[in-house]
Amino acid sequence: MMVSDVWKEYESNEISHSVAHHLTAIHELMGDHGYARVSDVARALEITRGSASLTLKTLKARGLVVEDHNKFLKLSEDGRRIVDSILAKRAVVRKFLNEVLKLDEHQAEVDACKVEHLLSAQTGGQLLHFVRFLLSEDPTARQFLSEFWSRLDQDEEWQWPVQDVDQLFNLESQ
Amino acid sequence: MMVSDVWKEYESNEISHSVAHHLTAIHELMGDHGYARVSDVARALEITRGSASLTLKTLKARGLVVEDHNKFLKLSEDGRRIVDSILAKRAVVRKFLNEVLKLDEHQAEVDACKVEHLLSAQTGGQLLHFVRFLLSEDPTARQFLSEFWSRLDQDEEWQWPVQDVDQLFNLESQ
DNA sequence: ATCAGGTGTTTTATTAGCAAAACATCGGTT
DNA sequence: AACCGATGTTTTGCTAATAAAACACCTGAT
Repeated sequence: MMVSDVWKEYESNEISHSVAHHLTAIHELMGDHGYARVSDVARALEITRGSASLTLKTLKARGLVVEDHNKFLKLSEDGRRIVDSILAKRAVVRKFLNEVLKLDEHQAEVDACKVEHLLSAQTGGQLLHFVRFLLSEDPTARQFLSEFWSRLDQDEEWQWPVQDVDQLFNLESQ
Repeated sequence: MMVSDVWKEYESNEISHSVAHHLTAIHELMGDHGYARVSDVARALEITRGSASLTLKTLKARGLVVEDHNKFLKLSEDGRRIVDSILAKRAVVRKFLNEVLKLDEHQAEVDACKVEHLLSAQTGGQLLHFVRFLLSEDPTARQFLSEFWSRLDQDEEWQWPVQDVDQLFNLESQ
């Protein structure tokens, strides 16, 4: 597959990183304090009120955010659905990175936050299946994980990045 | 951990999606045709020569791309290192999504392309360890995968996104 | 009633990344 | 020599996302 066929899909994503966090900020503010105003979102994201005002205006125009008679914001049905899917993907990725790959919590949080809005629904769903089985009580999963982790402890000398991509997976002998 | 502490790291990433693909385009053109000019990069990425010229000017200024006496481009040492790490991460993610999670090749390619430049070196390295063991001849890994795949075939009725993130992983009973 | 502080908006400017169009240059053909 | 096509650059303009600053509004304290 040619890269040129694919790489522009990045910008075609309907939800940018910034939009994802404006929406999730509203969601969390509603849960924490019962309401969300422009200033609250700006404080949560550590941007100026002016910037938040402009971005939120576009989100109202896109029908993802609705405004009270008193300038109180909340998510629309569509906005809520988007936030749900983003938070679910973030949770799955974070859990996988932290509890399976054993990356520290901060790194797991940062990387999950970066990719959460980019993963397709299909990818998120499959990853959820995978992580749930992997971390379940199933003896096969248990045995696999403990075997994987024991090997992790052994080879700490690995060099990343590598020079030859083609041979990344040709080292079955570990 | 507060989201506000983390989300701005997205923009602080030194390599944007666009830059990543300008660099990898040069790398692939060198391999395929032995040289890479501004127009070649523009054609490969399907953008105008003018756009490519401007972006590549910044990459020369950043020392990632060097220019021949005859306007021929190549990667610097730093540029090459960046491309290596990006291609390695892309390969690992693609293989995981396609060969483990069984997503179709196009979806795997698209999602890998979206996140390749965002993953930390640590995350990429751990994922490589994981995928290599998972797809190795090790009987524990084989058994785990076949068990996972057999379960995948069963529940095709899964609904994504979910409404309650907290209960994503509380369904150990599948 | 005035004033301070918090709130929301608008305007101006910046950066990254693109397109479009104009311009200059170089090389080979006729 | 003139032309044509490909190449590279620059200028202008666009959108998204930010900051900064000015402005308007509202509310509560004095």
